[in-house]
Amino acid sequence: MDELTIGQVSERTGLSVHALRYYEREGLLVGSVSRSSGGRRRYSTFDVDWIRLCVRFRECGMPVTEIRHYAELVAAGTGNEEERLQLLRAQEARLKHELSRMTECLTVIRAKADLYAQHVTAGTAGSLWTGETPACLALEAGVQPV
Amino acid sequence: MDELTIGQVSERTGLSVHALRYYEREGLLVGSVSRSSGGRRRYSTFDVDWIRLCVRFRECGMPVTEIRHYAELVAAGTGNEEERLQLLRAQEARLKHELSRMTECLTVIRAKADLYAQHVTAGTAGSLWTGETPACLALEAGVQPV
DNA sequence: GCTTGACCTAGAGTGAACTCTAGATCGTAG
DNA sequence: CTACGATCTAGAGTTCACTCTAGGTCAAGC
Repeated sequence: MDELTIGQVSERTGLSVHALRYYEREGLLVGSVSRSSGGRRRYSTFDVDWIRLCVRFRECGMPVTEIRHYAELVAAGTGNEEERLQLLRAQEARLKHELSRMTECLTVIRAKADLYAQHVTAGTAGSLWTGETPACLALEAGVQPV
Repeated sequence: MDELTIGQVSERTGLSVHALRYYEREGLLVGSVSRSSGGRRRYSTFDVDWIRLCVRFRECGMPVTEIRHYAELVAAGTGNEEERLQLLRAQEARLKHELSRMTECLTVIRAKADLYAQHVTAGTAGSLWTGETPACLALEAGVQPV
């Protein structure tokens, strides 16, 4: 139970077996996965946890090359903690940036959707949608509150 | 001033001129941009606002094909507001999902970074980093609070 | 022993979203 | 009139992160 096959790890992490082999090839894992006598991969609990961390990193937009860099630092052992910290902080900063951009987008989309909802429930007779420069277009392009 | 060149629009939207032409080719703009007598694009204020909206959509992960769909609905004129609303709501839902996933990642990264920061300021003599199964590795793979 | 399904490697293919190139044209400044 | 920088089109190239293929190996059940 500390020795999972690639298929089991695929189920547990949500990555395809192809992706798991790809991650290993690309050096995203700390060292390489151990093998059975027949040459099949046997993943340890640590491996699986690490892969889950990689999935997290990827989900938040961290590029593969940077995860590899981090994995290399971890593989190198103690002594480079400052560098790991820097990497983490950099990713944290980027993520915060990204989050605020996305929140802005959400605000815009919500504003537009709410206006549409209002219009749809009010029926097509609404005066908003007639006239020379239809407010429809203003609504489309103009509503950018943030 | 209601008639900008592609270079000016590039400056104002942050998209490259290549990307602007690409967006038009791909049908992301409502109709097509008007042209000068010599065949150069002349962007109206509406065009620019619309492009900014497209940038927002792209920033929040909306695929190009879906933006095209939305643009087609807008180009088709009134009568399909429900469908536009559905598209917007779908994007809103996906965005909320994405936001919560990213917030989770941020939590994980912060937790790891804070532990590292603690270690780094405490100096390498910390007992955390010695022993048979170094806590270093536990820290790497195990810290997944969310 | 045979079948079957999960696994192996190396390497080619895919889709998305640009990005760049080549070769031509436009239009303004000198 | 000429030079030059911005623009034009069509289409090829790039990057990223996988995903798939071909041709073979391993191991459990019948």
